[in-house]
Amino acid sequence: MSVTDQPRRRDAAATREAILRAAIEAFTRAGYDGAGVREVAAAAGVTAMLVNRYFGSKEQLFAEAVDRSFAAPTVVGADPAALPAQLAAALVARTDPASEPLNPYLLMLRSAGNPRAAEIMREAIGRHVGRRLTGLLTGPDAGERAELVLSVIAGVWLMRDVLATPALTGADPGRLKEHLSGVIQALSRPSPDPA
Amino acid sequence: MSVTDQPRRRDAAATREAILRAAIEAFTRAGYDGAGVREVAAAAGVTAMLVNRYFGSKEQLFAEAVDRSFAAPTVVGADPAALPAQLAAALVARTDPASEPLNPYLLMLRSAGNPRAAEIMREAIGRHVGRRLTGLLTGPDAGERAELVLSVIAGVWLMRDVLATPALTGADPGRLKEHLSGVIQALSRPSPDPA
DNA sequence: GTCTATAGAAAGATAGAC
DNA sequence: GTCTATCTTTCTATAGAC
Repeated sequence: MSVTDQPRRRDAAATREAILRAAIEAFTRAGYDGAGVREVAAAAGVTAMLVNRYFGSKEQLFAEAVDRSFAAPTVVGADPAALPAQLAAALVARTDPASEPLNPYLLMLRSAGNPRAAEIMREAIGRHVGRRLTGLLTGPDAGERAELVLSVIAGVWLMRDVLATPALTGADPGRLKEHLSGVIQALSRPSPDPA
Repeated sequence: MSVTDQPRRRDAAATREAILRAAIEAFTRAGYDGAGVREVAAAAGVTAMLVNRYFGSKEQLFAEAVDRSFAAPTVVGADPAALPAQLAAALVARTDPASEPLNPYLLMLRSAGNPRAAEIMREAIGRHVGRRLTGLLTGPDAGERAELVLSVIAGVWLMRDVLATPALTGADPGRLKEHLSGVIQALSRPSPDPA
């Protein structure tokens, strides 16, 4: 049997990568508490022992999975001027229950119940998506408006995809996009109109 | 020993009520997966067996806890005209990490990772807060705008209280209220301005 | 009406062989 | 580099005594 006979047999880096991918999938689908180390191991084609060998513990595995998942942009583009319309459209498309099930917001919402997972995710938000979005906004309170935009994204993802409430899953996508575009626009301005 | 010697000894209704109160507290603090039947029982001063005797299973106990928790209004008032400012003020006050830790949104956010819990909560939202808020809004798409408002509430609660991100916990409450008031206002109108 | 005791399953983590 | 086997804990749920 050659070394290329089986995928990544006796290849530490490839095995580690396979475990990490399986972990992202499992944590996104079932959350921190709902995903087991055995389950991740089986999906990666290894035993549970190897997971702890490479990552130390379930908690550290989760931390790496979160960091990887949060590193790439999801619904926020690069153009500040087009932000409201573009973000609203992407949000409506990706929160459809039939959409791609692998994204950082599902991972976040399904793991938020665990206190340790919440800490890990708070730090990852500050390092990745929070920083990215803050850079797109202008004004003195850009940081807090950026996190309010994140709140809206997470909230819509919760109601429309995780809880799947009828009024949002059945809503017309175009009208939904209009409403959300208005919301994001209200948060793009540095100072709101004081009533 | 008289029958009033100890609180609710041999009083089925009072014992049941004590268990339900303890369950709401535990599920709100730790979520569906994080709260154990033993823990609930101990807080109510009974054994774990009684919990299942009165409620059948952990899942049914959770269903009753959710229904009770979602039944009363939290941040949405009775006056439609004052909705944006009043809701924004209440939301900022109650999502402060030092605020009262017993509310339906924390219960919801910390339990959303469990699929069965998500179903139970979806139904409770339709029965209680979704119906209440829909009644306050006018226009043909009131139902979907009501759930968008709920999305904003839940999202802010997640970021500011559950995850406790620095930019939101450290933000000036007055300015936060202004921003959120603008967001709610954008969702109060039946049809948004098309770009 | 409430208890003790326990069944039965599943979790995270580790020891030690090859 | 990866395995089998197991330790220890924790969970929900139930049987049966008083």
